[in-house]
Parts: sequence; structure tokens; C-alpha cells
Amino acid sequence: MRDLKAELRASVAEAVGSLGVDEPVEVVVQPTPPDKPGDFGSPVAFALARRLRRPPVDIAAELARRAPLPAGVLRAEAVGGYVNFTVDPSALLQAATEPLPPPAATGRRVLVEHTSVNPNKELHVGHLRNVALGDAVGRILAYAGHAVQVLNYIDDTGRQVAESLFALERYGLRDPGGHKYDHWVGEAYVRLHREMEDPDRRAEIEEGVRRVLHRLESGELRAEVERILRAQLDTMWRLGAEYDVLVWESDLVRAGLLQQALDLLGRTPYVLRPEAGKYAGAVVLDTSSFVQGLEDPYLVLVRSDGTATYPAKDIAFQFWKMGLLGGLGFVHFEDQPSGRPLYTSHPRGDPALGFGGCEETINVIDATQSYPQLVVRTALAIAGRPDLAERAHHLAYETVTLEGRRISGRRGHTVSVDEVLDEARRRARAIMAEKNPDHPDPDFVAEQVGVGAIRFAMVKTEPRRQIDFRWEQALSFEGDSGPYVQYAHARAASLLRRAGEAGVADEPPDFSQVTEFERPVARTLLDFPQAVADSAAQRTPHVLAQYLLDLAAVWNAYYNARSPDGTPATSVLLAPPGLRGARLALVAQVREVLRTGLGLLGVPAPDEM
RNA sequence: GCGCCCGUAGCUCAGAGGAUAGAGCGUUGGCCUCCGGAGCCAAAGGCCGCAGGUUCGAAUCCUGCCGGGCGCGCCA
Repeated sequence: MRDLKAELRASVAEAVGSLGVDEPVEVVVQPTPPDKPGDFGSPVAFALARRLRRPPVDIAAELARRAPLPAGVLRAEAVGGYVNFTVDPSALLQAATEPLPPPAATGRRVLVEHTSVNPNKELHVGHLRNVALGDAVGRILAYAGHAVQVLNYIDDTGRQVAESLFALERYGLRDPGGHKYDHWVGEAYVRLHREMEDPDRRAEIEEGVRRVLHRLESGELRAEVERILRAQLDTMWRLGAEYDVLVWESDLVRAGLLQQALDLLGRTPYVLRPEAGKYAGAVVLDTSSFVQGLEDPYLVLVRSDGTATYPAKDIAFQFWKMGLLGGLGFVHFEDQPSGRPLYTSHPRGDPALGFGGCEETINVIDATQSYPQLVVRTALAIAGRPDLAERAHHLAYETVTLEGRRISGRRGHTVSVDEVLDEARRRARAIMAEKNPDHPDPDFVAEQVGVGAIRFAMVKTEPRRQIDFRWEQALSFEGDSGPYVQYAHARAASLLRRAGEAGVADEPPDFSQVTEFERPVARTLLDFPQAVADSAAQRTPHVLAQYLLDLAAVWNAYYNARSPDGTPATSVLLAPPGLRGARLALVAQVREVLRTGLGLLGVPAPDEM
């Protein structure tokens, strides 16, 4: 796809240079507003006005005269103080329908950690945002040419798993089968928390949980945890998320990474072992030189009883991710639905398998963990690697509330992801029965539309904005939604299918016949590479999601366009030969860009719905 | 108290210093004798939280204030 904006930037820069401006100026080229003449314009004359002591309008006029016109650009003119360029519609469409450039490999190793759900109960709507964001960001960065590793952290030595496993033991539960296992375990977990509200029983339960915790740390219960994990993975896969590697916390500790990290930090002047006072007997990290404004800059890494705190494990993990530590081994775990292999850390695994050691990391974790994540970056700086600290990103997303209330897994104020997906599929199926009763495979596509609606709803807004999960909104199939984009895609696919049936699919385009109606669609198509690049640079999929809504809207408007007399203006199949070929090329590119873009968001793009 | 994030149309949100601030939902009125109406067209609806500042130019950058969310454990 041709980069017209870049060509125009160069052209304006050349014109500016010919005015004898010695200092370099930044040349901005942007699309013109809908009611202004031209397709692209630059406000560069405003910035030059003072330096040249001339009014912007004069400068713009002179720049318009001096700017060399790239091929297909009809004219440059001064509009207000702007220099605007008008592109010939046929050149515009030709540029927009050139094939998308293949991703250029950057070679940069980027590790994306997301999901990382405690393996103790089923996923709920709060986890949904994490999975949707992380999976999309991983796909977008890979498309941008980075060597991406997608990692899912398994906290198998945490309190939550211990509670779930203890609950099964305490209540003598045996899996009766016929349900999803993570849900069944989750019920025991909630039951245990209800019982813990009684202070007398709480003490007794505490002791049992501690016992299970020790067994977890020794790795004895790995099979029990894995069983829950596998049930959770079914949900993640149903969402369309896949991973490259699972890292178990117990493996991290047993491989000695924690000790290595503590040794590394212990050689700096920032790690202290106070003999008296509040922190007597503990190992603490003094963050005061790196984090401003803390009341108490000391962070406990090792408790006075010798056990490590969670931040210590986090730090060790981050050090491993960025290649400061080694020693983790891996084995093949399972092939995922797409065929992509999934590996897992393992006590007897192969360390040569090449995970970790990335120069950039993205931790997809909710915003309540911003402080611990800051500590992790600080630890990198303390270890003498401020360069790595700068490339250790926290993709902090705000929490999801449920119908205005805080989600609570313990109290059971949640909706499971499985339940949400089932309901989304049900609604999609009902709409299909009404609108497309002859669909060849309605159940399969209803699932795709349901997943698409949910995933799109999770990534269309900025991550740092708090969102409220409401059924009516998340499962909307109209307007600002995933199905709206999917529909636009299906419509393009349908048109191309009919062109094939009519035997005109390969008709050569005659771009000289192109009309003004094609212009807005072509302009929007040309924005796609920039939208992906922005999404990757900002590490957020919402930029791309918003772009896809724009493209779908401009394409739908084109599809329905009418001439002033009210007759359809943009017929494709009934257009004269040549024009028909050009329009088919446009439709094919719309379909391609929508399909590619949706794919980067992990949203399926069915050809018929 | 200190720190981080948010405040844009009735509601939910886009707008990374540039042109008269844009969508969706909702409201009102239109469009299926062409290829998919999950669509399209039009109307109404805005002191961009408030007050200063920087700039040729501010929703966007800076400062202060107001309102909301979150965080500040030898919990994870």
C-alpha cells in the first residue's frame, strides 16, 4: 500500500527547504476535514510565519507553488494558512488497493505476559479484559515485526490455590463429572470463604491452608493444579487467546531464580538487613533514591522468618524475563486449537528452549498493581540496568466493575467468562435465525459473533479507563460493536462471492473511471498502516479498534450511497466494465483490511453471518 | 495526608499542539422495484470539570482548585 502521506511530507519539506529556511522544521501532513478542499494538508506555514516575518497565508501560497507534486497528486493550494493537496481519485484508489506490505521483522524480542489467573477457580468478567488486551497487544506487536513471546504465569504456590485445594479436602469432595472442572472447584472455594466468616472455624482453616501451601511449594500437588489450569485454558482458547509458554511460580523458586535475584540485589548498597527496629531480621530494599514521595521507602523482600514476599518473586521473574538470570527449563505442554505449540516450565525441563531473555516486556496487569510494578522496574535500575527498566512496561488497565459494583470472586459477585460467552452465542444465534435462516453453519458462526462482540467490547476503549460490564452493552450487536465490523466484513465478502458467481471476479480495473464516491473509502484504507503502527507504539489495541469502526462506517456509507436523484450510486456488480473492476478491487481491499485488523484484535471475521 | 489515573453531548466513549470538537446508544423524521436493513441518510443535543499560564494556535502541554476511582502491609 502506497504511503501518500510520507510522499507529501517529503514534498512539503523540499518546498520549505527551497525557501531558505536553515533550521529544520517538523512537517506535519494530515487528512483534511470533510468540508475542506483537498485530501491532505499541512499547517507548516504557521510555524514558519514568525521566522520568515511573513503571514502564513503568503507562505502557504508560495509553498503550494514550490512543492513538487508526487505522481497522481493533482494540485497543491493554499487554504487559509494550510497547504492542501488534492489527489486524483483514480490514483487514490490505485494507491489504496495496492497489497498490504508484509511486516518487516525488527528482530526485537518482546515478552508479553497476560492472563496469569490464579489456578483456583473459573475465569470471570474481570479477567476478560486482561485476556482480550494482552492477546491483542501480542498479535499487534508480532504484526509490527517484533519477535513476541506470550507468557501466562501460573501462581501455583499462592494462597488462593491452597484455599481451593484445601476446600476439596475439607469437604471430602470427589469430582462427579459432567461439568467444567474449574467451576466445580470454584464452588468449593466460595464455600470455604463463607465458612471462614466464622472466627472459630477460621483459625482451623488457616492451619489447613498453611499445610496445603507447603505441599504446593514442594511441587507435590502439581497434578491437582494442572487439572484446574487445563479447564481454565479451555476458556482462554474459546476466547481465541493462545500462549507460547506457561511459567509456574514453583519452578521459578526451585530453579533458584529467587536466590539469584536476591544475590544480585544484595551486592548493591540498596539492600539492607536491619538488626533492630521495625525490620529487624528481614531483608529490605531501600527504594528512596528511585521512588519519590514514599512515606516508607523500605520494601521487605525476605521476611524475618526467612520466607520470600511476593514482590521478591516478581522481581526475580522480571529479571529472568529480561535475561539477567537463567536456569528455567521447559517442556512441551500441549498443542493449542490453532496448532500452535504451548510449552511449560518444568523441574526437569530443557533450559535451552529459548524463552525469556527479552529486551522489552509488557506486563498486562490491572492498575491496582501499579506500585508493585513500579518496584519491579526500580529493582532493574537498582541492579544497574536502567536501560531495561525503561523497556519494562506495565500495561495498566483499570478494573472492570459488574453492573456498577466491584467484582468479588470470594463473595461470588461475578459472572463467569463461560456464562458470558454462552449468552453471547445464544443471542447471536437468535439474530441469525431471524436474519439469515439459510445459513450453512449457524452454530459455528454464532460462536464467532458472540466471541467477537465480547472481545471487541473489551478492547475498544482506552485501557486506563474504568469500564462497567453491563450485559446490554457488552452484548450489543449494533453501532459501536464487534458485530458491526464483522457485518461490514461479511458484506464485502458476500459481494466478492457474488462477483465470483457472476464470473467478473477477475475483471481488470480501469481506475480512470473512478468517481468521487470512492474517495473517502480509499482515504480511510490508506490510514490502516498508521493505525496499526500507532496501536503498537502505544501498546493499546483501542486505536486499531477505533480505526476499524471508522473503516466499517465509511464502507457501509459507500455501500448505501445514493445520487441526488435517489438512485443507488455505487453499484458494484452492475457498474460498467472497468469501473466494476476498480470497485471490486476496492471491496477486496476493504475485506482484506477488515479481516486483518479484526484478526489483530483476536476477533473472528466470518464470511457469512 | 501523600502518590497514580480519570473528568468531552442526556448515557457510553474517540480525539498523542493545528482547520467549524466527532462516533455509538437514546430521541425525532426519512431510506429495502441493486449487490446483506446486524445497515444508511437527516435533525436536535457541547462554557471539552473550574480558574490561571505557555503558544501564531490548547480538549490536548504547565500550575492550582473541585469531583470520582485506585494505591500507600514482614497480604497476594
